Amino acid sequence: MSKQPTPLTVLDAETPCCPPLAQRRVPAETAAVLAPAFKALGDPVRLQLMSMIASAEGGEACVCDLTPAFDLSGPTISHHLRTLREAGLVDAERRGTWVYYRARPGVLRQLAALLTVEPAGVA
Amino acid sequence: MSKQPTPLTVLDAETPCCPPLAQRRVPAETAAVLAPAFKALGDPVRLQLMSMIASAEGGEACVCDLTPAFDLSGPTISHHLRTLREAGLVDAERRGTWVYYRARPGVLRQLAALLTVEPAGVA
DNA sequence: TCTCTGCTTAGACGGACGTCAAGACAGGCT
DNA sequence: AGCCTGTCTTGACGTCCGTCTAAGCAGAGA
Repeated sequence: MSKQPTPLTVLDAETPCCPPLAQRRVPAETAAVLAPAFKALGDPVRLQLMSMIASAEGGEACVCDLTPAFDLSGPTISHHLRTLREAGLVDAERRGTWVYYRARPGVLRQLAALLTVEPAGVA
Repeated sequence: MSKQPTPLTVLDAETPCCPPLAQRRVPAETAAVLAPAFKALGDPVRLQLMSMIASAEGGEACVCDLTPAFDLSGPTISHHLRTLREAGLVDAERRGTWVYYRARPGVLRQLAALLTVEPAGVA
């Protein structure tokens, strides 16, 4: 959006995707990059926001639809959305009056791959 | 271990497994149950611990092997392990002198399923 | 241009988190 | 029994997080 500080090493959808957590020990640098994404999902409000955005038709959701779904002030929702944005989980775009948020499926896929566990007894 | 307070609604490996986050809006109660698990993974140290435990041969890892892998005090590692335990991600068992931690693959599978995104264009 | 609506930023406050040092407990060895 | 080793718990301290109110900015419409 307006500012793009993001000096932090953020998740990149291009990264060739992480080997499963249960297969190889996650190195410290990888953990440092991935942990913030899990942390961002570690709040009930943000988990619901992420789901509402990712499951929205057209792949995007308007803040004006997200905010009234919670008993929280507008700024608080905005803060959570910023957290998701800085974690690389969503993208924001202003179109006219409203701001739309869109999920970044590549990052979600990476996280899912990391947590994948082979169904018992696969070499 | 000795104490088993766990009054919190914790992840149960029996739960029939969550529909993908991007498919249906996660209800508030589900979010309240799952968010702590993601939060537990939202720390680089715990993410590495989880990986070391899950990828250990025999499916379990001794604290005596985990602690020296970090530049942190024993109590701090113990604290992180307790967090993982209370999030339902690992189980602990004392055998003789040492304590062994074991991953709970069912819970990991649930989290992975929640994050699963269909490969673009699946109804 | 003026104003109105929608969203974000700034500042503040209470509570939770990550870390450590010190003490307590459990089990094995002499 | 007594000590030693290994791990967990307790208490404390500084920092980060979630929330709010108030103020700022961006478009749209009159």
